Amino acid sequence: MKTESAQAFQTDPEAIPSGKEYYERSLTVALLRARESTMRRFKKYADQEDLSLPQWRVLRALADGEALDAGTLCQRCVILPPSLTRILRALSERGLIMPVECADARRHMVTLTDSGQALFDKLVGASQETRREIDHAFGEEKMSLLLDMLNELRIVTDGLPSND
Amino acid sequence: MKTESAQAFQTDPEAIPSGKEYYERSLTVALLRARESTMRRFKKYADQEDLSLPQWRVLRALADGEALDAGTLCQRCVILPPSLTRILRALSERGLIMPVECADARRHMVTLTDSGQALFDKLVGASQETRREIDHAFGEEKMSLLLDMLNELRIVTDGLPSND
DNA sequence: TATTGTTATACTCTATAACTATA
DNA sequence: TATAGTTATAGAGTATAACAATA
Repeated sequence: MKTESAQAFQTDPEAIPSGKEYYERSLTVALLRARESTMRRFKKYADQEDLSLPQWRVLRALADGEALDAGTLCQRCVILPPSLTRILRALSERGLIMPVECADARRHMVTLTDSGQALFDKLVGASQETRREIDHAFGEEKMSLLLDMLNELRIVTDGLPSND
Repeated sequence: MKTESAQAFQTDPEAIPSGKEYYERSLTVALLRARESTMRRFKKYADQEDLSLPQWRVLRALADGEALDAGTLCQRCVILPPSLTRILRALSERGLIMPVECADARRHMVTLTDSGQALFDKLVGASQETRREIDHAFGEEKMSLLLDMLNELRIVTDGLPSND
């Protein structure tokens, strides 16, 4: 049923699908709603450690031990520069990250401290069971396919000519 | 490559994948980044009409002409009740929505005005070309599959037992 | 002169609790 | 007594422009 609606949308691009059908086939709305449903199950783990979700994303982005600069963190974590400045200050004051020298002194590079790595490990461990529940309910193979498609969609979309 | 990493994650659930691998396989991050990349291309259409993205979602949710109550709009549009109150007031002041009487007087039901429907049609028309570009670059069949998977993920996740 | 990041500022959304009206 | 929504309030993120430091 849904697929047929989508087909109609695709094969007749001049037709504007309306109402619930249109809403269900909206890409950005579907991404938002899927994120809301899944995020709700993980948020408590960040709450328990007094981390905002953007702060938690920054820790995760740094979790392989590689130092990253502010610009890269903004992109990977989907955070605007002014927000990231505040977030890095807060994480630094908690001793979770520390500055790393960089040849280009304009770049503000940071890496996890041992304490930050420990907090990351603790949070990942705590949230694993929830992730397994979702994987199991949705299907592990399908989840893997979904992640591949989401990453590919992002790369493909970012590669389109600018529409400014 | 990505798929192999995912397989390793799935077949050995006790192993905590670390660093970039972990970050790329995070479901909520992948959803956020995919949304950011695609949304960026649509945002200008809402901006042109001085609509915030949540306001635009409300118009879209109402676009089949069916009146909806505030609670339903909160769920479908992923907006908290206090935000929705302000949004409905703003849309009402612009003459885009109007109240609809309801047997249960506690329920605040609204529907699009003709002006609201006209604005919806205008915005959908304006954004269609961008949507087609993304569909074409990503693949129409794959896009349809992705939308089905996103909606299914949401339904499956909402159906899991509460983890409060 | 261009780039990186911070600061300043205003606005919106998030989130929780308390309150009102209705059932 | 329970439910739907609004109001109140504090906090965090969004967004833009202006600024500082470095390349």
